[in-house]
Amino acid sequence: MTRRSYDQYCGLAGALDLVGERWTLLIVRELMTGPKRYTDLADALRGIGTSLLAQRLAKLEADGILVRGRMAAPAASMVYKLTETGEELGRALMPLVLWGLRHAVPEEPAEGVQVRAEWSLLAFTHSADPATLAGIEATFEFVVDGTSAMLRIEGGRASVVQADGSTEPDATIRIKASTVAAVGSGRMSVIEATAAGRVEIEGDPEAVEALIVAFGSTL
Amino acid sequence: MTRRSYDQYCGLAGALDLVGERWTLLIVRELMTGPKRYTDLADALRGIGTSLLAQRLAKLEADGILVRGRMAAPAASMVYKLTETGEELGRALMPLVLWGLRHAVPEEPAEGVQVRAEWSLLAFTHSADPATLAGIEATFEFVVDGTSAMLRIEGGRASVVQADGSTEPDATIRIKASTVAAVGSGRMSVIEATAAGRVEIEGDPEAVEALIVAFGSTL
DNA sequence: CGGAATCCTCTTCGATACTG
DNA sequence: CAGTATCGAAGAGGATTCCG
Repeated sequence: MTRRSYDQYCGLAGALDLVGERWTLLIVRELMTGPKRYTDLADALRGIGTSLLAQRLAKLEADGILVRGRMAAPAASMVYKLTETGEELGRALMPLVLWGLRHAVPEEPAEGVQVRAEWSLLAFTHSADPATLAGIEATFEFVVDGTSAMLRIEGGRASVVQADGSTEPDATIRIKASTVAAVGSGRMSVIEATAAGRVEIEGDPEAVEALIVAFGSTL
Repeated sequence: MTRRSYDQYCGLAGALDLVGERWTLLIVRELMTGPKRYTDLADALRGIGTSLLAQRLAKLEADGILVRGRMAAPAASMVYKLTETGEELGRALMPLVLWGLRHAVPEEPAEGVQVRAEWSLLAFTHSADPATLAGIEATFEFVVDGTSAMLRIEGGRASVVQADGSTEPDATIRIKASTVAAVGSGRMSVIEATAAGRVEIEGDPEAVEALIVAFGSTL
């Protein structure tokens, strides 16, 4: 294991020495939406190859970016979860996510490209003003191209969580990945998307109204 | 050229498809401090290999992140410079730079590790409050472990520029790379570093005072 | 079934040498 | 100065196998 390094005394070079290798930042992205098992990761990161995933996880653990833990009682299996350092890295990646959305992601997902609601929603966790979010406490289920994820707003912060059957959302929103991308990248406002009938809403109208206000004001 | 892609409809994955390969973000970092020639880049990016550098530059140009241009009259040579998209990418990288400084860069540069004043100063361009910077218009030369770069403050923004002989700084500051890193990462305040005699200052005391206030208040 | 190690092939990287 | 050509070494991807 000849740890390849840029050998530069620089924050960016140091960061890339730790997390610049192929797949590594995508593993971090997966864990930004909550702890995951090995197979959850392998499933989301199509093409990674089981061996490389194990290697990356071991290195991330050694570098203090994630920890390995055991799940609660019944499903006594291993989970990977970000440390505080890892969470901080996740927050530092958000501007890059938005840049990618504006400049690297096509309007429509190409044939054969993987789509996940979790990834689409990532753009929203840092693009609303905390002051506007304060006061809202609600959970929204987004169904994006057949996949589903929850956007949880609480304590002035929005976060993406995995859609497990256990939590009941206040509202369910059906929307195409391309519409989420258009809104997240600033090409279209929430208001415009709604007006254009590109958003299908079901559930508590009051919660939805708050959501639109929160994100409509910044997007 | 079998463009390897993650094939995921996600801002981060898209960004990494464009700029996630080895050396690519470091090339962007180099250009964040102004246009550079091929040999300037090859010199700063020790170990890259001339062939790979050429390949990366061609791809970055094709993707609209940089443009190739010709320098002014006498030195009729080629320069590479960021497009607006590239500049935006540079700004999106700043949180990652700071994360790296806090979690990936050792207190002291290890033996054989490259040190450049430009890299050290990068941490400061986004860590002062614009309101505090407003009103300052000055140029500071930092001499860091034998290398030199300018921090230019103007219009409420701080930026790193290359130290060419042509501009005369208002003050010159001699400081070790490890001290810059300690301050940039928040482990030490500007005030502490100055009090500890780790900063050697020469030049206009008024400008230096303003600098310390601007960065002392946030760090 | 979750969590890997092994093996093999292919791609990418790094270094040196060479050219307009 | 600004690259191209080449080649051995390292890394990635896919399939298969193994273990608890």
